[in-house]
Amino acid sequence: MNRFDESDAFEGASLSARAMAARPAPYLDDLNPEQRRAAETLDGPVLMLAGAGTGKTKALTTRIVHLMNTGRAGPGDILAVTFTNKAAREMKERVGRLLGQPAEGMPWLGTFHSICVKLLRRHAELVDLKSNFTILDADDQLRLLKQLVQASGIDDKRWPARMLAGIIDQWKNRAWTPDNLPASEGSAYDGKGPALYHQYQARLKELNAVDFGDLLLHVVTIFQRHDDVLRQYQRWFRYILVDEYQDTNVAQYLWLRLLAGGHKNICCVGDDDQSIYGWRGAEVGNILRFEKDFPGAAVIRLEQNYRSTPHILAAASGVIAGNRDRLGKELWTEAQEGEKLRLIGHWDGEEEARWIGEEIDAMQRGTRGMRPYSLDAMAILVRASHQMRAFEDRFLTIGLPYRVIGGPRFYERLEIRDAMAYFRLVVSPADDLAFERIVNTPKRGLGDKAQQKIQMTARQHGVPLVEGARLLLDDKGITGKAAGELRLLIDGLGRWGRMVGDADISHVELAEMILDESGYTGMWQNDKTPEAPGRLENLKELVKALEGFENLQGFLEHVSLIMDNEAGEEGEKVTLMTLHAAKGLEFPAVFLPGWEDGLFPSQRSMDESGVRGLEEERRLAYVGITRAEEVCTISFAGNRRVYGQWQSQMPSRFIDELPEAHVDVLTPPGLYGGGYGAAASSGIESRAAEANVYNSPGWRRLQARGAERPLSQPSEARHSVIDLQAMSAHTVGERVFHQKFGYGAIIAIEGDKLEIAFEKAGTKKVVARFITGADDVPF
DNA sequence: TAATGAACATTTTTT
DNA sequence: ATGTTCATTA
Repeated sequence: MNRFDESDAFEGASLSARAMAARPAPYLDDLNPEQRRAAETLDGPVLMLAGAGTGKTKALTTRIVHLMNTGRAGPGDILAVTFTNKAAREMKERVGRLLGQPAEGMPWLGTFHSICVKLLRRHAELVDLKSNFTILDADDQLRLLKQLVQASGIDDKRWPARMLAGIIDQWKNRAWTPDNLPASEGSAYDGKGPALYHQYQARLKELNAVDFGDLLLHVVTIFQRHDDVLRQYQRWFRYILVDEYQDTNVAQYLWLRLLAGGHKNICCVGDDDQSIYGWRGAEVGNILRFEKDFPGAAVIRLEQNYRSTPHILAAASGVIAGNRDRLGKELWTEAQEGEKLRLIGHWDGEEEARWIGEEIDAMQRGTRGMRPYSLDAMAILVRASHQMRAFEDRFLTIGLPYRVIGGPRFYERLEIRDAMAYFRLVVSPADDLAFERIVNTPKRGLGDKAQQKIQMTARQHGVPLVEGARLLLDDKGITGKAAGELRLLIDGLGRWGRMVGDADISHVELAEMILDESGYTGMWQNDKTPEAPGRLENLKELVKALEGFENLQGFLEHVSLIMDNEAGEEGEKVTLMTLHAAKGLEFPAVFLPGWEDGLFPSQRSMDESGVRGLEEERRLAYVGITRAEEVCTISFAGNRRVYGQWQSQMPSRFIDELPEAHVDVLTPPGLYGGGYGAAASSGIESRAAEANVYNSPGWRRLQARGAERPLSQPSEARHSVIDLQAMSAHTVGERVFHQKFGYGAIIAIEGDKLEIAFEKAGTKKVVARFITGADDVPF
């Protein structure tokens, strides 16, 4: 084995020398020495430890180009794996740019999952599947598990199916099939976990379906059981590259180790300090262990940072230094000093939101002694998504445009999934899960009882549910209004199904027809809740997305894996998202609110995972700080309403860990000691603000600018033109519609602010331009 | 069967 | 506080 490795490496080296002499490689000149080494060390295992903002994608893409340019590999011989479609897209694009032509021919550059789908479709029969298997998402998965749980007579109160789904996911992350589940797991889910796992997998096989975890797991199983297949791919993928290695789980690790087992030409890129998906099965251990797994690996550290100022980097380093078990990295930069981190405490969460809103407005206008920042240049990164509400409420009232990243993805939304279920059922009438989803959506009077009858009939005859329903109708098993509706649905499905291949009608028109004739569109048109117009809008978008595909089948095939719909929102907006969603992004100015013990670091994380959990939270803090290019503002609130209860909490322990020399302590304007005093009484003086705030640089700066009114009126100046129109556009008593709060009636008008009694959301003051007349709701 | 209210839980979520 | 899910009613 050793000998093989050596000779292999030797041969590679000589090849490299030859090839490089033959072809110039000007693209290498753009790299710093470490990046260059990472791009040039082509043979054997390489671990690229790339800190935040150190140009890892540049190194990685250059490496790919260099592999091709030296003649070591063609585009089809390189396996390059990412976690997200976005990352894959970006890599493809950048390789293309380096090559000076579109990188069309890299069929094996993609996400773990998309690559596994390709492999699994080729070898499906080796795990008892047909190659046209369907991919279930979390929703289908849960419904399936619910059925099994119910059938097994478990008290699903105490043992919710959602929990079983979580357990099974973790098992799959660890590459444990039902047959090689360790004995230690026997007690999971009231001791029924292993048996249910068995049943679940069996049921999936019956349905010719897989879940996300299976995509990896089945391929690993195939590789383990069929040496010939494995060896074929080992030869095929001559060079392997892995992005975000710190986020790989055990199954992905095994998958990689199997594929790299022969030549060991594997280059893993990652940053142990940015491992924040442990709770999803990611194993930091994979990256920490790399040198043991691949003896003789070249370890290359990318430490020169091109993103942030020295203050920001120093603060980030100070925080992350609290973690043990690091591979160790120290970021440095040639950038100008810039601003220190800004730290500010507030009385409560609402004040924090108010202050940040005002600060964003001030920074936008450049009245903070810094350059002006556009709204697009600023982001608020929160630990938990529920923190976003305070900001949304505040921004809506002051009229600050914002965009939320994350939340339910387009294809996960209720109406989209319903519509998709209709399409699925039309294309494949045997899709029972889809049938169950839409039999009674819109309401057709087919409740539990009727559905059970359908189930029974179908099972007795051993046919899919649609067929069962038809038989039941013929036998008069269902009567009255429900029967008529069901007949209508079944006939419709048949009719639409026959039109699938029809040349006279495009698949887009067909989709529209399905949604209309099934009554699905009508259901939302008659719905008066505030969400309904948005849902109709989404359905329109779905139909539009169809245009990009040849036919319905093709669309359905692709959608299951492409869950990222970056709704390209136009217009300047502040970005609001979770810290997790922010990984890989950067902004000139970043706000990090909610740094309080219990919230961040999250209590739950610490309770459940102890020191390991705390360290992951600390890495999250590190990720947050390193998102900032120029200005990073951290804040905390002394009091916060948590699930409706007021709670006081201490500033985050991570605040203590910020090196003082790189932090300015600001004081909330207008409240002098007020906001701070409250925090002080809960322990702040012994903590971060060791320095008396009145002596702090931030305070002095504030005084020096005494003339400036810190509490600005954000919206008026900017929107005055619009406001004039707005003022004349509304009258007291008018019924209006608001994107977030729904329908309501105007109680009072004060300038551009309208006081509105909303039907669902209570009375709020809202800026006029966020209001439309109740009658011209979109759609 | 659909509508109502009580009980409940409530981090992060690349595919 | 709020949204969801379940069980009970009409």
